[in-house]
Amino acid sequence: MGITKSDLFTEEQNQLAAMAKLFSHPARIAILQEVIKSKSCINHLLVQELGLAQATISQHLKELKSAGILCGSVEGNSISYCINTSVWNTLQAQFIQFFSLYTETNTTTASSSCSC
Amino acid sequence: MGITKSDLFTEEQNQLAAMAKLFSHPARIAILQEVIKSKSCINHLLVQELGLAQATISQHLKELKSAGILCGSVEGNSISYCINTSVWNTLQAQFIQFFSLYTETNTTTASSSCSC
DNA sequence: AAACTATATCGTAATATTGCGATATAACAA
DNA sequence: TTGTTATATCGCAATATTACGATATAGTTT
Repeated sequence: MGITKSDLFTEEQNQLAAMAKLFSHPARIAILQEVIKSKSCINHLLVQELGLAQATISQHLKELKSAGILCGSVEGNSISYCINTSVWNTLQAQFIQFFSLYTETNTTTASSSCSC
Repeated sequence: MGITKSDLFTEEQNQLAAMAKLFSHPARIAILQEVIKSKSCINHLLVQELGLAQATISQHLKELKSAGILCGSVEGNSISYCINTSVWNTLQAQFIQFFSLYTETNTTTASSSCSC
């Protein structure tokens, strides 16, 4: 049973997990970094950069697109991808909020210290 | 071929992806939130809370433990888990750094605006 | 039109993940 | 000791992910 039991968890937990899954493959990290660095990011250039097959890159791009973090505009016969700023900022905010869960309780109450 | 080609990517990219994978399942998110909330987090209480089988919870705990983010100390015949502060802070810093990649280029050069 | 370039999608194979019953181990309680 | 409680691990089944060749589609070039 490789199926995640999403109904057991809150909407917030499922969403954060889904976002994290976007970043859970080094190719997608690399693609995002490349888009950020080179402004316009093109599939066939990524194929050269990353060393994965064109179909594989296209598949990773599709996941990032369908999550809304990337969007592409036609540029001649190629497609230029860029970051969707508002989605990016939302993701960032939600990760920061999650991490702050522990930082806060740690600094204010110092309750969670462990001996390991 | 369900195998990730780690050798194509940098150590940094592989590490960030591995960390994100930790957060890519709602049960692991829920476990971490529960550990933070209740200070001492115990397997059989999680079983009641989350509704997953004991073996499944144990498996998720193992992944979080082997990544170093959780550590457990024996407490009678049960085990109390807690967050490893330094690992948590490291993860937080690396995610923040990754997100800042785009925030910075966006605010300083406004180069990556897209029309979609 | 014909050749070329670029991207997306289909189909498939290999591997990974998720989930749980069954069982082993260890600590506690009677 | 015997029974109870708690956790870890083994083994397996179901599903998901990763990767890529082949092919379809669309724009550019000659």
